[in-house]
Amino acid sequence: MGRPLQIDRQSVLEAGLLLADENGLAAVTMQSVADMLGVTPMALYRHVANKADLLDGLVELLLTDVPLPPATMEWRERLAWMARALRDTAQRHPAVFLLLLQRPATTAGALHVRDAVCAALREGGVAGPAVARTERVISTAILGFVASEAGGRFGSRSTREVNADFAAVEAMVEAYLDRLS
Amino acid sequence: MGRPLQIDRQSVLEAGLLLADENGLAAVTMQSVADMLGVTPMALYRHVANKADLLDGLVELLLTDVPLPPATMEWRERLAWMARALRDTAQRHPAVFLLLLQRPATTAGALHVRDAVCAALREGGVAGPAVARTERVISTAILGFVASEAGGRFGSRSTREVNADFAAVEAMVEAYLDRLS
DNA sequence: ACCTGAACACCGTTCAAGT
DNA sequence: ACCTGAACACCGTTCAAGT
Repeated sequence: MGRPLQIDRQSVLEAGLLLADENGLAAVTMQSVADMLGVTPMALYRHVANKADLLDGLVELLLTDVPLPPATMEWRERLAWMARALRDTAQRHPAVFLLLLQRPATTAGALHVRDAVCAALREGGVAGPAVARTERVISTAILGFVASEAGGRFGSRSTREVNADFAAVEAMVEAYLDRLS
Repeated sequence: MGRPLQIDRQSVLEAGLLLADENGLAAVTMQSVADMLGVTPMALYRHVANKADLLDGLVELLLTDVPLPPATMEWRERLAWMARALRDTAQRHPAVFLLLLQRPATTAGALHVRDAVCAALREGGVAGPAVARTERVISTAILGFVASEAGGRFGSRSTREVNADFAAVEAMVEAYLDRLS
C-alpha cells in the first residue's frame, strides 16, 4: 500500500492510534508504527522524542477529538451530553483511554473538556469557589465508569445492562448536583 | 542477600509486588523478579504460566489483602471504612492497582470486597434487585477517584486538597444512597 | 520435581552515515 | 532536513539438558 514517504508527527500519532484501536497498546511498537508508514523505526525519532512521548501524543490526540455540545443547550443537558461524548470516545479508543488516568489532567486536550464542564457548572449556579472541586468530583465518577468499561472490568455483562449502569451513575451525579443548589 | 533457592508461586508474586511498588510496572520483568529470588528467569515458568499470569497474580494478591471492617459497625460507616481501605491499598500499591480496571471483577479477590459492599447495602434497606447495580455504581465512583490518585492524574495537588476531594466523592455517594431510601 | 544453558524473535534507542 | 544501517542492551519464551 503506497504511502507517502514524507512523514510528520501527526501521521505518526494517527498510525499509533490506529494500531492501538485494532490490537491494543502492546501492538504499538516503534517498529509496527514505522511499518505502517513505510519507514524504518529510527525515522520516527525525528518526530517523537521516544516511545513515552508517542504515547503522550496518543492521549492528547484522543482528548482533543472529544466534541463539545452547542452552547445553546441548557447546562445540565450539556453535562450529560459531554458524559456521553467521553464514553463514545472511550469506546472508540479503549486502549489509549486507559492511559488518561495515568497522566496529569493539565494538558491542552484535558483542559478543553474541563473548562467546558466548569462553564456549565457556573451557569448552573454552583458557587464560584466550589466549581473546581465539583468538576473534579463528577469527572471522577464519569471517568471511573468509562475507564472500567474500556478496560473490560465489567466483563461480559450485556450492553443493555451496562447502559443502565451508566444511567445510574448519571443519576448519582444529578443527586449530588441537586444537593449543591 | 542469601535467599532460599526453593521458590514457589507466593514468593514469585511477593517479589513482583515489591518491584512494582518500588519502581513501577515497567520494573517488573521476568529477569528482575528472578534476580530478586536468586534464580534464573526460566525457573519462574514452573510457578507462573507467563508474564500475564504473573500480573494477574499481583492484582489478586493486592485484592485479597484489602481488609474488611468489623461486622458490628453500622452499615454506612462500614461502606466508608471500605472506601478508605481501598484507598490505602491503592496508595501502597499504585502501579498494580491500575491493572485492576483492566480485568473482570469476577476473581475471588474482587468478590471478597464486592460481597461485603452488597451485604452492607442490603442491611441498609436497599431493595433486593437494586443491590447489585447500586454496588457497581458506588464502586465505580470510589474506584474512579482512587485510580486517578494512584495513576497521578491529580498531579501535584496537595494532600490536603486531595483528601477534601475524596470527602466530596463520599458526599456524592451519600447523596445517592439517601435518594434510594 | 525443580532449576539451568543456550537459543530465538522481538523490543527501544544510539550514532554515524547516506541523500 | 530527513531517513537508513549497523549495533547495543534488554525483553519474553521455548526446549533440551542437568541434578
